Amino acid sequence: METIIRKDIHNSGIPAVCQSCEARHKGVCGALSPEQLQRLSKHTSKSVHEPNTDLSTEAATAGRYANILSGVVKLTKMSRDGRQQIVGLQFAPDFMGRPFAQNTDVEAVASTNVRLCSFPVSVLEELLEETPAMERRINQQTMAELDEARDWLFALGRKSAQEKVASFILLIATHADPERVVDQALVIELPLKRADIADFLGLTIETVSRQITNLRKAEVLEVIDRYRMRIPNLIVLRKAASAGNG
Amino acid sequence: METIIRKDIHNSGIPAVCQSCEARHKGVCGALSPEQLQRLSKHTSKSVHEPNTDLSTEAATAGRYANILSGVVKLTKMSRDGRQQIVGLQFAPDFMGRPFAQNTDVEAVASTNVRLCSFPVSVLEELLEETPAMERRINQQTMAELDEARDWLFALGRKSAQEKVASFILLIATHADPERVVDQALVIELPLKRADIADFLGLTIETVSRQITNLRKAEVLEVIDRYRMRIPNLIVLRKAASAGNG
DNA sequence: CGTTTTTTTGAGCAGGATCAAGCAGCGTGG
DNA sequence: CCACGCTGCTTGATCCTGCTCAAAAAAACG
Repeated sequence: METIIRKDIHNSGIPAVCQSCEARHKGVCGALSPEQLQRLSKHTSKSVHEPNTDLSTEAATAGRYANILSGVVKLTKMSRDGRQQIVGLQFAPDFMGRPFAQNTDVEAVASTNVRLCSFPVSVLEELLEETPAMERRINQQTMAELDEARDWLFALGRKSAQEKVASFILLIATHADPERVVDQALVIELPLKRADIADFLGLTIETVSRQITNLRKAEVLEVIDRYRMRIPNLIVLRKAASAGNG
Repeated sequence: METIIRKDIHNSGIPAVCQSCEARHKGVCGALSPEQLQRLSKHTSKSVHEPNTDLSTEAATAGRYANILSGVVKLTKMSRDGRQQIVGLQFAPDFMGRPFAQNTDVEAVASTNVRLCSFPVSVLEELLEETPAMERRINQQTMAELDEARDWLFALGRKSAQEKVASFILLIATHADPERVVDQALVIELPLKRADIADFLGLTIETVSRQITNLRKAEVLEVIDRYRMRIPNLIVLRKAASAGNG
């Protein structure tokens, strides 16, 4: 296996920085040829961002797009009077940016530690012009985000507080990489603190806390510490999340 | 003016069916050359659909995509136990379909009378392959839908019942063509009945009805008949819809 | 007209919000 | 080392918005 990887490095001409990058497999870079990857990688830079760093205005002023290498990014909307709603979450290897379109009014904020691989807008748009497949990948991500947004519209409009919380935990259990599987049980790490979960689900902190307690008492999950929990049985969790997503 | 239009018909070779079509101006067909429009128009067929007709499975079995020529289409999600949520509305000249991607699990249902201009999947995808600008238009529509979905996530998660109803009426007032402007007042026609508005806003029929009554008493609007209302002052309505959308 | 569907209005209830207190983790400084 | 403050989480008591149940009024339709 190792020899194969070494061979890749030499034969295919894939840049070292891209070698083990998830974005090259499942992300937008997967549409690029080795030569194009080389070209792009000349302008990429990796960066790490602490929780609660604003990534959107940072990227906008620098004129850069980015791939998420690791961590979770929350997309938030806030009104004048302080009400806040998280309208989406992004995971690796999602692409952040809107080529050929004006930006939206959501703010992208690091929720956990976030590692990014960023590159200038101009370089990416040039690659997009010559590589329709890459643009198509971005579109597919946009459509996936739209589908997810609509799933949450159902959740926010029609689910009870308990179902909402269970749905969120299910989302993390299925989206974020399965941290560990012990005895067929799943141990997950929540990328959001209670206040953020509340903002995501259209609830208050207190209600989120109470519902987690209820799910614990119903033995749907076990609380390890405030960010980690153990899911003994995904099917039971899925049932608690019930309507809509399955 | 009329002579110019006549000239268009003869000189530019735009098919007669496309002449006055909104989709050719603001919709996806705007990216096509006269020759391509000719090619596409050989396979298009127009159709009219009554309210509550399922458009999605119809289109899927026929293997066709479509442009909305007029009317309003509601995108709905329903759970096993009967709970329903409208996750989006589409107006002319929106494009309906997902080229190069698997379909989503939302149902597209005619809300009013809907006129469509449809064409085979294969013909459109062929045109898309040779016309990146057309694919880009579809993507821009998808991004616009995503932005709208996120606006509604905020509304569903963080707005009061009254704000939700006001926001919905504002959406119709700004999206659907201004039916008539009388004394700076706007007369609008709701494309949804009360039950659908409730399903759109995550409320019950009764609450929607009560909030419309409240808005009437607060002189934000006047009810003409159950589908039509008069908005004396858009700014007042916008204030009632308050947070989020501005 | 009578029948059905849709909308409005009323009365009572409850799920989740609000207000308030207590607790646990954690870094800081005495 | 512990007191202290700070932040985040949980739990309890009470309140209120929007839901449920019920009925009447108003349109739509044959």
